[in-house]
Amino acid sequence: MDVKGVDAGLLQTRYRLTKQRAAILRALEDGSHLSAETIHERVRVNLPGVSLGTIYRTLDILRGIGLVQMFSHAGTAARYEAALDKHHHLVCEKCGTILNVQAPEVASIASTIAGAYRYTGIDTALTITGLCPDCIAV
Amino acid sequence: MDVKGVDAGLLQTRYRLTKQRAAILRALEDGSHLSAETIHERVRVNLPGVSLGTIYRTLDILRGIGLVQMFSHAGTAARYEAALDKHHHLVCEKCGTILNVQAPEVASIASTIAGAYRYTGIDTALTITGLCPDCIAV
DNA sequence: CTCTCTGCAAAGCATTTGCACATTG
DNA sequence: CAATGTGCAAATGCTTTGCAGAGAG
Repeated sequence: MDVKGVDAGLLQTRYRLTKQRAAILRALEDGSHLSAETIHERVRVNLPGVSLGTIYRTLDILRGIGLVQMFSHAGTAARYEAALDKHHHLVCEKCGTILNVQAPEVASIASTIAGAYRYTGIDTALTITGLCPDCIAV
Repeated sequence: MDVKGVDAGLLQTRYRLTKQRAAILRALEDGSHLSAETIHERVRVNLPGVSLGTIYRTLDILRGIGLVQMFSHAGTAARYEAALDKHHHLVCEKCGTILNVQAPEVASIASTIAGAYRYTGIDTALTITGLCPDCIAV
């Protein structure tokens, strides 16, 4: 039941490492941006009885611990992904594809702005939306 | 029924300028970031019969025309604001206050990234979340 | 053996929609 | 007057929650 060391994070907390939680972490291992629904489907392949409620509850906990990041844009269902590195999102508004992109400069711009307003403990999310090459063609 | 020329936008389309639509535009005039619910309350002060369904339908249309911008972060209800200038958002995750902030550099960073992936017609949304000075104090 | 998790099903919001009537241009 | 817009209320998604039994440590 090894989830590439990710569950080490769980073990260091008061939370138990159940097979449901391990499966959810494993479903996110490939770095994709999944909806709760999709995670549910993936998890059920190996663990048929899991309920959607458990998916949501678990994602919430994992988010609290910092193992999972959540994001959503303009009225779409929330997407969840493993919190691997800092990155931003490039979203195709037609087909919904989400790419991770790096933009290290943004963090310092954001922290300058936040500082000017004396906001602390900040987090930065840049979402670029547009049409991907495949969707332009259509 | 003048909405500072904003409704000129409506008139140039196939859409009618009804009193409900004018009132909704007027509710957004002060530049705040309102939820559909709040807009509903504001509009009902002068136009008691308006339904929430109409608020949503209208906001959708106004967004399509480009008069209104929508944004939301992490599982909160969508916020709507008049599309005046390009700006980004600084959100207090405790009290929910939303400030508009300028970050002109971000647009060019975003367009460089989008270009590298051959995405076109892009739009950029930077959301900085953290604790505002008032909420740190508590 | 205790405390935490889970499944289930119901509840809760935010948002959308079908329909018959009202209004705009 | 024709076409679009509106109120109402029901329907839809996504997400959360209460509870009683199952499972982890």
